[in-house]
Amino acid sequence: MPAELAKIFEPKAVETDVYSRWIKQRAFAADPAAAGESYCIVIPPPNVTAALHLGHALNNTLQDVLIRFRRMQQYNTLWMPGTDHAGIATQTVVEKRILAEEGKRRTDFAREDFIARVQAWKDEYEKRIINQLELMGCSCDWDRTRFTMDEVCARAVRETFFRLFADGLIYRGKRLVNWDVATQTVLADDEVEHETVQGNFYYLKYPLAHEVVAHGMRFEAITVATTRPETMLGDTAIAMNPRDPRAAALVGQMVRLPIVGRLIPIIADEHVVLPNPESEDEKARFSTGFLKVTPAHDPDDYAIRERRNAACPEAPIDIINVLAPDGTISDKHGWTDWDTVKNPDVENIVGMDRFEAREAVVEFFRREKLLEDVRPYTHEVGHSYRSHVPIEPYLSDQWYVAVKKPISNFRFPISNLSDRGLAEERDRVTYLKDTDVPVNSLAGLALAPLMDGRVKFTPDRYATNYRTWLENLRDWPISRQLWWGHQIPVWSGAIEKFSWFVSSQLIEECRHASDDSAPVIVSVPGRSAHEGVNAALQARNTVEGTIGYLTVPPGCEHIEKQLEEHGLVRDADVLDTWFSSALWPFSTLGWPEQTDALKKYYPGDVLCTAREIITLWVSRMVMMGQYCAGDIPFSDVFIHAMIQDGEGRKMSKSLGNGIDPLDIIDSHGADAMRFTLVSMTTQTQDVRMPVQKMKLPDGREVNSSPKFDAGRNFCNKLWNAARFAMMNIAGAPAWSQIRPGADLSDAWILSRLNATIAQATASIEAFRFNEVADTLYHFMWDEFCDWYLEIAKNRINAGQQDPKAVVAHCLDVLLRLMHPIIPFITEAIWQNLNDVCPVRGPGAAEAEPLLVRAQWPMADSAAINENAQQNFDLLQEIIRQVRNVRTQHNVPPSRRVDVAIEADGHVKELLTQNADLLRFLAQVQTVTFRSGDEPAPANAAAVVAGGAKLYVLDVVDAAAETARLTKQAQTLEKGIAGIMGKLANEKFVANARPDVVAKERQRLEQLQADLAHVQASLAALK
RNA sequence: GGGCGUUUAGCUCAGUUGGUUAGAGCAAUUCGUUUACACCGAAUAGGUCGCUAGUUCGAAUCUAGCAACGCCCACCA
Repeated sequence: MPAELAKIFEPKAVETDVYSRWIKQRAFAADPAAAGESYCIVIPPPNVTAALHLGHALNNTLQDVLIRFRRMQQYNTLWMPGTDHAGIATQTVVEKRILAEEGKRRTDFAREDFIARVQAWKDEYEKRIINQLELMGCSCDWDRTRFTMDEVCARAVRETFFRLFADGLIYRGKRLVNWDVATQTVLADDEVEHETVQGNFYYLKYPLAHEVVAHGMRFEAITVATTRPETMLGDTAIAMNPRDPRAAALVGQMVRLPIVGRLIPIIADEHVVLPNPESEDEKARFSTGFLKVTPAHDPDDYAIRERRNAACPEAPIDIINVLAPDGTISDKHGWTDWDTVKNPDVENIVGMDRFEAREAVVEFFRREKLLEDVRPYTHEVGHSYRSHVPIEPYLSDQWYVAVKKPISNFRFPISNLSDRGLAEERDRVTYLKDTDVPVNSLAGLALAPLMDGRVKFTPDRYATNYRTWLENLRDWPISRQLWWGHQIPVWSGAIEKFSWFVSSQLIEECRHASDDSAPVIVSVPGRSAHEGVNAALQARNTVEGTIGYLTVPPGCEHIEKQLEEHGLVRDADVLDTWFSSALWPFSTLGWPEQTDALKKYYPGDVLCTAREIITLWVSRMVMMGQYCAGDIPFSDVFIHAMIQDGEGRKMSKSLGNGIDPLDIIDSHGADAMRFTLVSMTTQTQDVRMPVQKMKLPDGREVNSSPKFDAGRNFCNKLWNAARFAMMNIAGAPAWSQIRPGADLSDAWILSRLNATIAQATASIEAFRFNEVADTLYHFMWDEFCDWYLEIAKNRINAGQQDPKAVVAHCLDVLLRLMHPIIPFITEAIWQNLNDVCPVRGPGAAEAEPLLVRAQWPMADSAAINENAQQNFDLLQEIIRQVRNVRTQHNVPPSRRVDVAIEADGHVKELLTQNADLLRFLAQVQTVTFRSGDEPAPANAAAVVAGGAKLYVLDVVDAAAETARLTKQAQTLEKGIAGIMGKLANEKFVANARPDVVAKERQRLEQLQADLAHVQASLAALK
């Protein structure tokens, strides 16, 4: 690197070089055996679906700021990197690409072949992502890079699945699920997006099987209201509220379902909304009082059926599924009475898409004069977050994790929350206070650390999201009908096929492998709990052909092979992506092995992420961290803003308003990008970044934002300040040879420097990132460059040596303070500074060879000098006013002016000692002092501040001077009037804090004195 | 429907427990290439802090109501 820096900072010239220097020196490598308290951050693993966007740049910059800060504070740091396989998202992307490029569908491939294709995509994108992170300057320990589907993580997934199964927390459930007909997979509740849709309420008449005459009323038909007419094909009952006056006559009657001709009963259910056209409740206004019950296609109806069948088992309501997984009407997926109801009208509809069928059904009712009305209706409809098609409630077999089931014999101690009033016992179960969440359930394990304060959110309002979600949590469906993911380790088959296994040695082997007394698990549907070997033996006595399920611990591949040889079949589905993501904080460290890394770095410290995955991911990490590793995965959760474009829209590919971090690194440099992002990180939930087109040198037109110019300008300013400093500080005296408090400007800048250290440190610790950036920006630019360096320049030219040492020290500290935000440029400058001035500041030793490992500065409270700051403030005010006079009077910058000063006591002394500052900074030739008794000099402009009066001599523009002074007088009068008003108010004087009143009085005095000076000068002008 | 957030200069945003004349960056105006930096320097201009009411000696800040915009959550009759 050249001894003298280039005139303009060229990021490209230093970034690669600096980064490879860090890698060579293994600056990011975590050593569990090394000294130092641990500090660990795990990266939110980016999805391998695509390259990183600006949100990732923000997210990872903040993590890097934190980890670099703590590394400099000499913590034993680990930033764990890696990527996420992102099941649905990645599979969808790859499927789309293969379809577009080769015209092939997933089902045209064998499973292994398709997975290989996705794997190839993953390999490519993982490489790109890691390369992007490196270009951003991220200081991850790359040797530890993990992938949610690699061997180490897969082992943790298998172990966790086994434990959950063994603890009876995984079960097979027939449930109505959120079915995405496009991707043909089930979605968790939180993967469903609700969108407002303009739809219709259709009023359909169903004829009664027999006319009813009762209580003076005559009924031939009833009318139901529905937004999804096509589901009527699966209606198996009509429900009405028992309080409905018509109920007495109609409940128990039968209805003949149009089109299908099925006879279905009218039943009573209290949840049916009574019709009321006047009601505030929209449902009551639209209701007819009769609710069609379609248990296979509506969760409400499913619940009605369960209630009814529990209460009335002798006459159960059927459940009939009329949809195929692809969303077409089908008689092949659980249309149980097809043979008895089939007729040309129904057969005509079978095979239609659900929306086509909707029209066909409505048309049938219209033709048969059974369509009573169609009313427009705006309502919320669930859509797939992935395919964006409306979700279909669909009856399906899925694996679930029971989240509120108490875990008996939980393997880790559970902290006693009752003593602290955070838990209470009801019916022999301990629940978290004011919830139905048992302390020893998975949800309880996640919620307790928030309640007892072990996990803290910043900003804290996000804790509410986390809490409400867990309090209302329902069981977690974990199976996904995909190929890309962790295949579910469950083998199933008719129960009699298990007998050889139960009596074989393999069971013992499994027990051994599980490192636990928990045996192989066999569970049988119909039993809520899974049971062990004994249950399996019992289960042999159950009906032949009953399906049993079995899982084995990790590391028993030979057993898995034998299971398959004996005709047991492995579940084709894979686990929900979040299942492996939930284990990320410890699976990456080698859990369940008790590795050195796990022992040293778990629990970690901070999780830094966006608010959208607080529930999906953050809560599950806490849950599984507690369940698997026996402790919380991190103590702080920092939630940063989401970046939007200038109009407040999300940045997205489809809108074309996204900004590619690599383009910004190309055009502005990684440091500039980082600085801008950090300075935008306030505590709000969104930040806007106006997007503008930008032309790159290679001719490409890309999105950028003027916001990044601020970061680039800042880096350039720092670069030049450092360049200038290093031209001047060679041969700086040792700190012990100077008197850093003797000169006002030295005392002032050192005071400001130490205040800045304290402020920056406190701000990072509190995650107030924008405050860190603002503090450093202000100190570096407005104080160090604009004032101190200008002064030092002149003093050094005048032969003074002290400023050299002070400049070197300030630059040294500034580089340290800025390193976490702008690591490349600071490291590059550091290398030069070490050449020019290896020993600097109060320490006598040579500076650390690498800034990345240098010590974070400590504020020296003794250097903080209120007096120097006040005095310097006054000098700044006077200098600004002299400059203002020069501008107002059109004094050419090259012309030096003379000033005559009227001042007394302390101010006079201050101005006498620091007259040089006026000369250096306001282009003043001579400074003289005069008495107030002398007549005011002619052709002079007057400057009034802090009780002093300065005449700038021989600047002749009476009109300009009058205007200037009049304006100043007005400002002063306004201030005086304000204060006088306050002081005239007895209540203010009586009630306000005495120091506030005293301050006002003092200020009034000052303003009045200044006003008197100004008025005197004005009078003299006339 | 429930919850949360935002509203301050033309634009993007700060403003920590209520207390000087409400700040910054960008943009704007005027001047300037004096050997660190024109990705710069100096100076200037620009705001009844969304609206209304209240608490207080004092409100951008606290309370209530209203409005606009946005986000999250909620079983589509």
